[in-house]
Amino acid sequence: MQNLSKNQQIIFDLIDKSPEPLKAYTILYNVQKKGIKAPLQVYRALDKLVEIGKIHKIESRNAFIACHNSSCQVAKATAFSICEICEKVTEISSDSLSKYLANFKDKDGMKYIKYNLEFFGLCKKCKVK
Amino acid sequence: MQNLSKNQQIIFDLIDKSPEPLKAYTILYNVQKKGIKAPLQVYRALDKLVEIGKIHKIESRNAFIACHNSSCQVAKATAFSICEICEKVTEISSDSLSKYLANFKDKDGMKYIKYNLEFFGLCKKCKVK
DNA sequence: TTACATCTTGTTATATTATAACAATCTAAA
DNA sequence: TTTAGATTGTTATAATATAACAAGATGTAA
Ligand SMILES: [Zn+2]
Ligand SMILES: [Zn+2]
Ligand SMILES: [Zn+2]
Ligand SMILES: [Zn+2]
Repeated sequence: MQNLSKNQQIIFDLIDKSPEPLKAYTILYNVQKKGIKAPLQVYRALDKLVEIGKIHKIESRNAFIACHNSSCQVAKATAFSICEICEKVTEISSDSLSKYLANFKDKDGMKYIKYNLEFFGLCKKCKVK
Repeated sequence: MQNLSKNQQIIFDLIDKSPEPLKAYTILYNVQKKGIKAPLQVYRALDKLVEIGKIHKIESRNAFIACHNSSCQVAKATAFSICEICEKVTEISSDSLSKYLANFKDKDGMKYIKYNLEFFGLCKKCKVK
């Protein structure tokens, strides 16, 4: 597990301490005081962080969240729940789910080690309102 | 099941006969001869078609594919396989999978009737190469 | 230590994807 | 026939992401 470069570390720290997924240009705005001035600098760091599994992209939201499966061996097999009201996103770590999906075979018998699953619904808070 | 409007029909027909997911601006380019000239006309039709379940958005690709689960009751519960080489996308219709996901409960016991799952791997053709 | 490859950064410009705002027109039901 | 809702047309702009090129940093292996 290599160390992060300067920009990667700055951007990871920001995402990691955020309670919600961050969008690329929100990140850019928040790191400009640290010398990161251009979109590409942000996207390059994001690409790398996704690649090594430190963060995940929430595809349906174009936003990025730190991995909280501390030992997310399977950076490429991700599952999230997304609240459609408050937009709270939670990474799901369920052995049962990940085993089921890792073993899933399609009609042709194909298996897929990589997947992304996004569940949508209402979080506890929004449900009671 | 209401009928489609003119623009919706034009755009659905294009997507439906396409062997691959289409992007919004590809669609725009292909329907300009039919009088649809602006991005917003395309996006409005796409929004509606997604809403009524005639097409699905492949979130990781920003592309749209016609629903081929002819009786896709659950327009909001979708699963696809995506080839990482040739980008072939196939909608998965598996009772087992949809039941499993529809019944999945997270740590808080929450169930989610809506989800999107994207599997990544190599299709048969690309695998043998 | 040097030479080499690789990764990382900086910078400007541009491409791609998507929505805002406003006005007109069509459609179907009361 | 009126009226509410859906659909269309149009221009402008916002939001997301990459291309292309140059320079600097880093780590290996001779
Ligand atoms: Zn993770
Ligand atoms: Zn919520
Ligand atoms: Zn479908
Ligand atoms: Zn393929």
